[in-house]
Amino acid sequence: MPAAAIDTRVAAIKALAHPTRLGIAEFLADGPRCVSEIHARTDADLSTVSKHLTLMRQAGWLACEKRGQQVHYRLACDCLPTFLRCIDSLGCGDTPCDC
Amino acid sequence: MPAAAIDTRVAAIKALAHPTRLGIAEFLADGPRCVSEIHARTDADLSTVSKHLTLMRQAGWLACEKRGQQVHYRLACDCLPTFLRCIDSLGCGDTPCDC
DNA sequence: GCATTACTTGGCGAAATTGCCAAATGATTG
DNA sequence: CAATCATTTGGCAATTTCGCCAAGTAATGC
Repeated sequence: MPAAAIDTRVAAIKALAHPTRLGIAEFLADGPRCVSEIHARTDADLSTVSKHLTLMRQAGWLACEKRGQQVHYRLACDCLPTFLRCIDSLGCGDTPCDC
Repeated sequence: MPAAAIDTRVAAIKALAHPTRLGIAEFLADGPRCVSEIHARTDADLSTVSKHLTLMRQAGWLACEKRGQQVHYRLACDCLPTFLRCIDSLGCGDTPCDC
């Protein structure tokens, strides 16, 4: 497996590995939203949210569409909710060697 | 959704968001291996590999079992290969707003 | 054109992650 | 019990990520 392919995978995973970004992903699972609506759901600065959205789009998780002065983002991959459910089913792993 | 549950999810995702750790996950998809065998597959220090393994176990991705002086790690969740295939199918997202 | 709304980009300090070395632990053998 | 093998832990510098502020761009209305 070439290193570049691994880096692409890692970039995609890193793009989810943040509470705000994960919250955005969940919010967008209900349907497309514009940046202001997404921002209203977070406790971060608007510019921070914009950067999170750019990162997630570049990783391939989100697609966006400009309508007038608004930019509407939506989930570009429907496997994400499935994956999150899988994650929730993981055991704790607190105790070594007897899970 | 409680903040603690989100942090658990983020921790699980972060535990995959590293080239060495992702490589370990793929290696272990073929079956359980002890730390030395895993180490031989990476270009990192043994202590570094050990820390990666601990992190992945705590996140719930790996389980381990001690046999003599060796510790055998294995994948604890079979949804991981499915998720990685999903990631590989993501588009690039390089161009904004016309994906 | 000028003002306003919607969003993005630049920059920089703060916080988190990473990785090597050295030291410690734990099991096995002589 | 001393020596060795397999693995983990502590510590710390280097790198990366994060998030706010300020400034910039782009579309709409007056």
